[in-house]
Amino acid sequence: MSSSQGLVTQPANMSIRDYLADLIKTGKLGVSDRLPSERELVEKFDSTRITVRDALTKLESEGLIYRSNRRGWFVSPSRLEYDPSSRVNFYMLAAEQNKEPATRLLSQRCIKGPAHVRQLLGVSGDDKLIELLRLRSLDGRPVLYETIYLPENRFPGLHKKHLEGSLTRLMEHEYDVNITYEDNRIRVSAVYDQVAEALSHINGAPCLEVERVRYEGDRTPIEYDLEHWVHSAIELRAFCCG
Amino acid sequence: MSSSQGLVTQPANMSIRDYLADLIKTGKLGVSDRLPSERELVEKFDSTRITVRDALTKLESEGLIYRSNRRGWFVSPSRLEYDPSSRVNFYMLAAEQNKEPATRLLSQRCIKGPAHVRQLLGVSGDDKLIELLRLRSLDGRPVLYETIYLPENRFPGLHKKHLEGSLTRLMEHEYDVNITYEDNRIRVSAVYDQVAEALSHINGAPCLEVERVRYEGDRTPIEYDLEHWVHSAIELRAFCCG
DNA sequence: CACGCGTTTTGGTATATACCAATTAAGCTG
DNA sequence: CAGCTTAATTGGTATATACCAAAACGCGTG
Repeated sequence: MSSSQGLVTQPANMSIRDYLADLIKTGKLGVSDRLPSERELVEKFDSTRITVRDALTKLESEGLIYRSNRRGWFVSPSRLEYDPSSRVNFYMLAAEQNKEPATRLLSQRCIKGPAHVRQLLGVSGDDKLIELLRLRSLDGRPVLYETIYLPENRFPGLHKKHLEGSLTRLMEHEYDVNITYEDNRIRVSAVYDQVAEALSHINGAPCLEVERVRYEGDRTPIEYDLEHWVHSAIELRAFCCG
Repeated sequence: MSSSQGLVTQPANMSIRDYLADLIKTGKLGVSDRLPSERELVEKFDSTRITVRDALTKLESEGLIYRSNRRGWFVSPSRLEYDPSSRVNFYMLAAEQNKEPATRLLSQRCIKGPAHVRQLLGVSGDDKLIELLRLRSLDGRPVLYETIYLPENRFPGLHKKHLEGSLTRLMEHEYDVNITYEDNRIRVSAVYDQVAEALSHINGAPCLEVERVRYEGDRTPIEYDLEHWVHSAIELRAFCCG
């Protein structure tokens, strides 16, 4: 009658996963809805929190749900499509995809900075780096933690500017920067400490990490950028022409 | 004397994580080395397997270690740098980075295939799709599970060809294909079932997923490709010119 | 020395329970 | 009804234990 291939019984963690995945895919749980509490799921499946959390972690890895630290688990909204090579900034991007963007400047310092960044940007001696930490949100949900380094001597008086908008725009208009080249490294990583906290995640939660170096004019490195994305919030898109 | 900022005591899971991360970063554990067994770590830290596994999972998310199903945890080798827009194939890429590549054809079928792929490739009626499942390895470690769909009528007799080498090369030489355009979607996801098994991973392990559509000539879609990468094995690289 | 066969070890999964800290909800008060 | 306090709920972390199946290991045999 039926196919004889596998799946006779499956482990409890997978059953719970499948149940929740089904709720989400059929729309019984809508976008941004909160999932039943872990203890409720334990009752429902006559299981334990460890098994329930195992199922939830799998769904988190898939990007179907996300957690807000100590507040609960929520259904992930659709991913933001982001093409690093396009010159569309965060606000335009969000608007195009019907999401409400917001940016918060977490800190702004003028420091020596990490050695590898100094080297990359060709900053030496007593010259300093400007460090900007920014948190960007979509529809009230933090999705991106940005760490930005700029050579101070190229951007005098930057600290007086409005730093919660598009940096590219600011650089172009106020400092005559013309970005000619950009190098992006994209990898899966994890968030810890301040980054995890800002994104409402726990230590060790997976993320999508983008490391970027931008160049102006004749390949002069001018900006170092480290982005930590809530992985379920984003999909990178790269078009290539032969 | 010292700075008063934080970290007075930290949870056990983080201590274990930090201890192992340190072993790896200082080189006391070399590339591809096996970590101490979970039970040994339990002894060493007078802790429990759940806590130890929590630490290991965090390190896995970071990409510092990977697991081989039921065999243990291993230190991750350096990531393969991969630029989708370059025309460098898997073998050349691996060779350039001093890694030993291998490809295994897992299955090859001529089927109707998923609706969304049929639509993308413009296949209708009784026309069929060729489905190729391939597993690619670096230095004996499986790192990539490929699911490829091609329109059968564009590639007659493909099943007789050698399908464990570069598909691009084969398409160019044997079928006069000239790829002119390519659309890549990159996201963090998770692996299950056959994919997880082939990659020696457990159900729900995180991965880097690349969904690709390739076009020939005047934007005729000709190939659909779904890649599941062991996330610690890869770093995508995208160069952009203003 | 290759091969087959038990034995041991290991990770994968699971139950039961507990305490803490942060968040949230409820209730009280001015 | 705004603002504060308190109680209940929730997720984060942790201990202790157990069983199973796959993998690794050791040993004896042909």
